Amino acid sequence: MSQSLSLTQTRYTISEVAARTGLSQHTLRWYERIGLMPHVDRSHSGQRRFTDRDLDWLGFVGKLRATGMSVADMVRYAELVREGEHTRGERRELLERTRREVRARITELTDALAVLDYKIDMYAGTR
Amino acid sequence: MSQSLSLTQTRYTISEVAARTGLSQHTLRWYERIGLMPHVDRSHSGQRRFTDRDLDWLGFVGKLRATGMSVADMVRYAELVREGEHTRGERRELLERTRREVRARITELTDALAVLDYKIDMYAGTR
DNA sequence: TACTTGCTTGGAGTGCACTCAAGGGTTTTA
DNA sequence: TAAAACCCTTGAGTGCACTCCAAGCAAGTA
Repeated sequence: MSQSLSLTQTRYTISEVAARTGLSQHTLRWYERIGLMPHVDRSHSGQRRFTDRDLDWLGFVGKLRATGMSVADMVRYAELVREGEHTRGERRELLERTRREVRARITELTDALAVLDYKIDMYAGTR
Repeated sequence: MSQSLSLTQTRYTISEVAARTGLSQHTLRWYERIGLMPHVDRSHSGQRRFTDRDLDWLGFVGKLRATGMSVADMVRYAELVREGEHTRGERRELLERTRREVRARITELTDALAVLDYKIDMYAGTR
């Protein structure tokens, strides 16, 4: 079950990661600073070298962000992951709460969309 | 087609409007200051007296806010309404742009919801 | 080697949408 | 009528999520 060691493990600079994720370099450094990223590996001269694992994590964080979850909650989730397996229950709760909020938000947006449709119809035929 | 004059027109104080709309008194005053509300009628001593018309407008603004429209765009819409009938086209465009953004947001949230469902399933059975 | 580009840090600054404070006048209730 | 509750204005403060700055070190290219 142990991960195989790879001598050709790809490592990305911060600018590469910024380009891939759409996040700014500033935001990537900030994420690490506030604990939203595990500490990123460094080159001999101290520059960040991101792994594919980091990229996966950023992808998931991007999804959490897309849900509208606050940065504070995302940091909390990241802490729970670092703390290990015994936090699985709490992680699930956090995700379930977020899911409820997302569902409520979708309902709210759908309602607002109906009002928008109605109003736009009232403007129909206006040039 | 003229509106009939009513001697019993209901007028609401700011605290009544806050209670009805869920907005704070601060926010109501701020909305007026920035031009998101037409100027609200005043009592002889200068206190705000909101009408049912104001309440309707706040209801619509609430819907716009629920779409995630920025305050700046809502103010723009309010300006267009004040400018009269010749702005109907631009108002419709603003609403249509908002509609496109809402639809995109719903899609994004739905995608994120799928990821959340998947992750939560992975935590299933954890106590 | 000189130059350009990229990366580092800590801390300051930005934009948004409120939210509150201070100091004072007004209205309602006991 | 006096206390309590409510309302007014201007201007400052808050929380969030970035975003930028300064000063300096490192890496790649002509």
